[in-house]
Amino acid sequence: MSVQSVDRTLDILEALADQGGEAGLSEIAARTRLPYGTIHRLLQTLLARGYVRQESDRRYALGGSLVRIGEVAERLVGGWAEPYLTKMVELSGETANMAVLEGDFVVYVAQVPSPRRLRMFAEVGRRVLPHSTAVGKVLLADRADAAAVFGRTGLPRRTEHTITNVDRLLAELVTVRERGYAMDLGEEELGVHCLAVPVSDGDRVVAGMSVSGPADRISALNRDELAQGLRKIAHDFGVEAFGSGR
Amino acid sequence: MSVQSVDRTLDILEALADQGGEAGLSEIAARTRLPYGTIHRLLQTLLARGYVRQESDRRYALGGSLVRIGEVAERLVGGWAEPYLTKMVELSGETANMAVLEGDFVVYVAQVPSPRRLRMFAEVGRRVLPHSTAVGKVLLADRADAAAVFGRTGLPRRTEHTITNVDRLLAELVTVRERGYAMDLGEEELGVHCLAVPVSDGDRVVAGMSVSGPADRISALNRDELAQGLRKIAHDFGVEAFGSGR
DNA sequence: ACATCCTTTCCATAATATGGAAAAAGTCTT
DNA sequence: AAGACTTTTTCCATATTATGGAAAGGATGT
Repeated sequence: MSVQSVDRTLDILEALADQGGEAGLSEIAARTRLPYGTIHRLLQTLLARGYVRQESDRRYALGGSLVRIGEVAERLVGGWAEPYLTKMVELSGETANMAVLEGDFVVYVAQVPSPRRLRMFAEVGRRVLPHSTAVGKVLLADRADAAAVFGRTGLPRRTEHTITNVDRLLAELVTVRERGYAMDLGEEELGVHCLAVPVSDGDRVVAGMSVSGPADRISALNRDELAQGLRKIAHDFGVEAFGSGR
Repeated sequence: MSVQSVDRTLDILEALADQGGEAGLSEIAARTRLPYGTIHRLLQTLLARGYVRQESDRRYALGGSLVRIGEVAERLVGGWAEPYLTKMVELSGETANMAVLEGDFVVYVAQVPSPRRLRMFAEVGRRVLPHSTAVGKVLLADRADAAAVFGRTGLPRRTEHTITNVDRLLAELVTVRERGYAMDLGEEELGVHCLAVPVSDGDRVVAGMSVSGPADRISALNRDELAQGLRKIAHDFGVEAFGSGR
């Protein structure tokens, strides 16, 4: 049996995170169904320690104390991903990556390179726009505000294959959602293909995992079969890293 | 008055973060002075929601659910930094940046550019090694494991001014700690000087803020006076973003 | 100045979190 | 394989806290 007030506090933090990090007390109440007095008291505890802060308009926001703990956690998660990425390399023969969204950008947070001499390399920490990458599509396919993200980032042409029409791209995201994986067919870099699958925490997509390599080698693989194997691995990782959800 | 079990849960999360993200129950007990039964119950609550996970050797680790909340919080903090960075630009006339450590790397997370036509620019998201940057020195000056970090990253020469001798660099960090600011005198890029100050959450240095520009313009400024002004701004920001500590 | 909506405070009490002891599990040594 | 030791997990009586509805306070709009 869990500790009720801790559960409730996590509910409040997640309610804030779900609303972009900031919300009023009554908005939190609407999402968590908790009484105002209870929310207020729990928020005061978080406030005292910097986990939450209060804006001048009395709205609450996630606070800086979460950043440090989040960063420590992220380093650990990156480490846990490696055995799973290794399995993806074994399955496909190609370099495997994990990426997350940071703001409007895709950031690579873990990688296991292919043993082949000709291999893809994406520097861990590298940031790219989501529209022309397979992991970007996987991440945005789960987001209601994908159109807004594309509005902010634009859809700059990286290669002749880059999808630069927003309607076509949004339609592509529908396809990604339906079939459970995304492709990058030379959209980010000529001659490079990439297949990505989502990592879920049970509620939402929190990361993407992908394999990438030369176009002809990726094309030679059975795409749906590969996707299915990658999805299984990604699911197992999601359970380990993020719990089975609630 | 705060909610005791929430305070205790935060104590536990911070104890884990302080130990690199992983610890046994008795290690957490040593740090938090809480009874084993209490810690266990609170950990089970966090476990159920993915905020903590248990390794196969029964040790506990920070879990993936913290990553998402930490990322939302980081975006907000970056936004709050901008008014303070703006003040730094007004004070110095030069571009102001904020950076954090992610693993062994310095990452720029916020920037306000100088209005001057000749100005420094560091892409938000860019990662650099800490040894040759002012913010890197400020961040590592607070770290007991700075020597280990340098051991892992190496001290690659970026310019003829780069400090590549580890003893000299560690001595430099002592100086940084003593005087409260760090300098980059063309160590990362020829002709560019940089002055950085720490941002503290009350306990430890969580970020660095800096101003940088052409060497002659930075040299023409009164260094100690500038540092004092920047430290005040950074302190004010630390209070806003991270609370006054506990 | 008033109405409305949102936030904060208060406090009686229902309900929970507590924590010491015992049980269980894992590791190390012989 | 068995015993010693250390760490973790479970249990449950009860002390103590967290609760939440009502009232008070604050901000906004007219």
